[in-house]
Amino acid sequence: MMSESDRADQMGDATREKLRQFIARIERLDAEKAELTTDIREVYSEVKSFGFDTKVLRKIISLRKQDVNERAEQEALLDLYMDALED
Amino acid sequence: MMSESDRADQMGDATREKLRQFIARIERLDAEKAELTTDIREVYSEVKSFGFDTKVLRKIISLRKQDVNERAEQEALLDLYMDALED
Amino acid sequence: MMSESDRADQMGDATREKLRQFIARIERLDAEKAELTTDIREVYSEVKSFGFDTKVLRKIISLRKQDVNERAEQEALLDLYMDALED
Amino acid sequence: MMSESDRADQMGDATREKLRQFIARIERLDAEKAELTTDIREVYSEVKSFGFDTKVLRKIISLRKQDVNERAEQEALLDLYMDALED
DNA sequence: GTTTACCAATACACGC
DNA sequence: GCGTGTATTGGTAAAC
Repeated sequence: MMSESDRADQMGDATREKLRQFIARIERLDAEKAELTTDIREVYSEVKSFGFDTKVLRKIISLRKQDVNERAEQEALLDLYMDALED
Repeated sequence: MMSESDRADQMGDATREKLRQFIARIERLDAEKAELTTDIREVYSEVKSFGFDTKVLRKIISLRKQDVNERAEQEALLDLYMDALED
Repeated sequence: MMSESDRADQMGDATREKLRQFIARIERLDAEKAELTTDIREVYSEVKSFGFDTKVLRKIISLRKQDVNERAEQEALLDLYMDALED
Repeated sequence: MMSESDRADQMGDATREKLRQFIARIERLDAEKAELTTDIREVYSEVKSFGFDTKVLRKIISLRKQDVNERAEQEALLDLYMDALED
């Protein structure tokens, strides 16, 4: 039979504990993320009940997000130009 | 020139306001979700710095999630049986 | 020893041949794709030799592509509106 | 109003033209690459229609590619030896 | 070797 | 409820 100490040969107790902590942190964050996904789904349900077309609304929100990203990238490009001009 | 009332012909002010609120709520939740995504990525960075293999860790968490799902299904099945027995 | 006919028990000769053809076609296309990847890398090398900042150029090309996609999505949203108004 | 010559202060016409050419070449190659991606996807669709498991086929092709890479390494090693023998 | 970008695979939402 | 189409996620490859 394999004892606790044998297992420890492969990975120190401190390391094992650290691994457990990492897993716990990630799973906690994943759970919070899943909750938000549920919340969002519920809002879309409300939207539908209210009579709005969810597909259209999803597209609108998607486009608004793209616009924000686009602006951020334009900024990034500007920064790149600035950096390039410093040489 | 197009007046405010012309716009209102297409969609009532109250409806427009409601739509804005829905968009605001969803975008707020999306933003929180994005933050969590960032947080998770940062934890994985720590994991890597610590010397763990992130690919393996991702696999572990994925497997544990599957187990959780299976357990949830078992629970659901149990509830079904319990309900059936109450009839 | 396993004969040819034994193998054929598992997959008909015609089917085996068909499989080989699919693999050949895909690998041919993959090879062409890899060549293009090489070609593109070479152009970026030229770009660098010429004195342009490749990072900037990559960003520019990325933004141009996004603009095209963005326009396509705007069209899609318009189509959604049209569909919604038909009701 | 800003004249053509003002623009030229920042980047010579020849340089601008060169830049346009680089962008055109890269975008042309990108487009061809995208076509091949589409072609490959279509072949996989055929594969599926034919009754093969695409996931398995992808794995097969991936393994064959690895073998090719290994063979390429062998070739490179051989070249190294050949060069060494010429000295 | 780190990070980013792409691509396939899965999960989810909607309409029939 | 099923099948389609879309959004997210996970894995892979390339760039710096």
